[in-house]
Amino acid sequence: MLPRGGSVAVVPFPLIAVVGPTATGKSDLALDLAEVLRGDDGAPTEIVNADAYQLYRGMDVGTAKVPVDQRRGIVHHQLDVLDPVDDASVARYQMNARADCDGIAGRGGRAVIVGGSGLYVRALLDEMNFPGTDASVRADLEARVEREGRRALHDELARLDSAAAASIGPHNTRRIVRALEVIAITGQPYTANLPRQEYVRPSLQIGLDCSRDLVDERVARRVQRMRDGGLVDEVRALASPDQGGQGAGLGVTAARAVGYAEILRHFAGDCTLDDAFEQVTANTRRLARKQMGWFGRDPRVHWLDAAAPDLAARALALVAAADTGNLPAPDNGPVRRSLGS
RNA sequence: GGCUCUGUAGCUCAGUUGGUAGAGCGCACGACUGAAAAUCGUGAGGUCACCGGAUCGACACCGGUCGGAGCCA
Repeated sequence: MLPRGGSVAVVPFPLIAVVGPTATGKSDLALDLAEVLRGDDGAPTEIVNADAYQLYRGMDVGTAKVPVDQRRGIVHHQLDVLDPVDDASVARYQMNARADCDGIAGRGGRAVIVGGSGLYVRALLDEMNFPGTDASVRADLEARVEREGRRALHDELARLDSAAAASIGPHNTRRIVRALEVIAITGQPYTANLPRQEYVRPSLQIGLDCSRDLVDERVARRVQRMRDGGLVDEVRALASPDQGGQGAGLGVTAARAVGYAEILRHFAGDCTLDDAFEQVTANTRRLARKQMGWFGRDPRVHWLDAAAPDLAARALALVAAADTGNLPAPDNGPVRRSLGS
């Protein structure tokens, strides 16, 4: 689908990504930007989700997914593309989300990426190649963990790729297995093709900065809204009878989601509903702090005060600068300090 | 009122013949390429309720004070 006789197949606009901790208003800002920005010949802007859990169909209230009737007619991608019983995969996300960006560019439009999953944002924007997976190799490695113990596999990793073994550590079973899988598949050390902090295409990351106190406050309000908005019913509808619900079930990935794991524990009789929601709030705050850390470490992010009344205008100014190639390097000194406060 | 149990890190608790303390969780910081809201690493927190006694030396033994829990009246 090439616009104007197929002469402009290459991306003319930088990718815009709105990142930052949860509950700071990323979705709203993305909508504001998408409403105003236009591509070639007025082509509309489309939104690409980069939140690992909003990929799941039916996980709406607990992931604060923007409801369809509030999307202002803007096309969204990478929402509701997985079933809750399915396991997630960054690699598959990367492929699909990049395809979405290509499609948008092909229509002459521009893409706004929104999401708080650091790895997913990087997989989409950065130079990152996933060496594939092999079910039988993996099954074999997992069986060996059972039989020989993680220690033995870590020793083997140390022999094959000592740098990887040192940085992964002897207790991180998940990543030891994956590293050995990659070595088996590629015949190269795991560390041979590590990701680089290098954009695949010109990109602008806009971070929403917010003090801890404010985030905590917004999280508390958001969780209350989720409770009022029917989170318990949502989890019951998704969970399998085994899990105390009436649905097809939440898989390994989905069942770990903040807001879902705690309610499932309540269904299992491990705590009261009030306790469960208290946990949801605490865990969401922790998540926010983790996200601040992840994005705060990326020196390429341009931070804006999430509470600024003219937030959208400031963001648009950044976009305009990026479009004309006049974007200054981020001045992250003072802004990033408030992330840790 | 009597009897029994109990008071150790922010929380739940370990602490073995008496040699001034540990774990899990939480918190802080960090790593992180196929579950990433995952997984893993490092660190900071304690006048061991209080007062006194015996002892070279007490979180541990003895006495008392205060605070919890339970049972009997």
